Amino acid sequence: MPELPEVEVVRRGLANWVAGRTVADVQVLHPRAVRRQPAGAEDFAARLTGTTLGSAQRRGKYLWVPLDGTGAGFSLIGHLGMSGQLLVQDASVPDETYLRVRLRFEDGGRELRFVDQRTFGGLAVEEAEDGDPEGTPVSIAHIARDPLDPRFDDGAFAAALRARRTTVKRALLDQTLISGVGNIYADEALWRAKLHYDRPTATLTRPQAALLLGHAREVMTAALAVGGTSFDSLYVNVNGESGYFSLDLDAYGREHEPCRRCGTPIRRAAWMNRSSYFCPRCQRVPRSR
DNA sequence: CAAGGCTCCTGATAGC
DNA sequence: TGCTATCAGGAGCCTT
Repeated sequence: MPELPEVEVVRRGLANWVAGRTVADVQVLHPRAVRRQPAGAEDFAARLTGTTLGSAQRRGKYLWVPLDGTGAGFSLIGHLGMSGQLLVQDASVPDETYLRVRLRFEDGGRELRFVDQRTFGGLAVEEAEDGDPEGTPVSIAHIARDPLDPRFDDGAFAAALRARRTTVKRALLDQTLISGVGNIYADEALWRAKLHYDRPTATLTRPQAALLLGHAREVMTAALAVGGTSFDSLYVNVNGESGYFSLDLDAYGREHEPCRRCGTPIRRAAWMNRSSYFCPRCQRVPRSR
């Protein structure tokens, strides 16, 4: 699933391949892909057609591309959900089975295609938050900065984490506290920090909170370095998962395999209608709530 | 207001 | 063979 590193690879791809190009034509092939557009698919297409795309921005798992020529402050905003891909494709390439939106450009070059099997992702054209110099679209104003953002405040995060009355993995997945972290990198960061996913945040010491943040930042930075190599010419990313398969995961998806620290088999636990992978020896269950 | 749970969606896979 | 159940899970929305 695309988390911060995968989305950053896509952002770079957009910046390289579509920035500066003018939209000639927009096709919405599945209405759900633009469900965040209040006035619907036709309005989405109309707002995009004739605009020139700027350089893609990212916050957490959200992307946005500033639009010139529609008046100030509008952007094409996107989220990949679980299975979304943004592909830069030659027009001669047959339509993908789950092609949802197609953008053609006035230069007649490669198309931008939004492909999404499970339709949790989506696109919209949206105005910027009033007076925001970064042009952040209104619907993501509530999303926290991510740990790769130079303006992320480590101290404020540690304090906010410890002030929460919840458990640590829930907090890591809360995009209003820290953005960009999904199920995979949450499990990886917790493994590195030797913390159990159900550890109450209020019991973390300040150094533990700082270490956890450091591990989250490190694992996503390492994944980005790997994902970046798999991205070259035709596609914004190669396969929509952009190389996260090649990252050496220590916990996620490794049920029954030995912990790389202590050899104890990694365990998978049902957790919030999904899974948590952890080492039962390195990441001890908290004694009480 | 914070926290937690439900739901959207489709395909792969397991089990009977 | 063909059906049903389960799992994958981000985030908006609703309830408590």
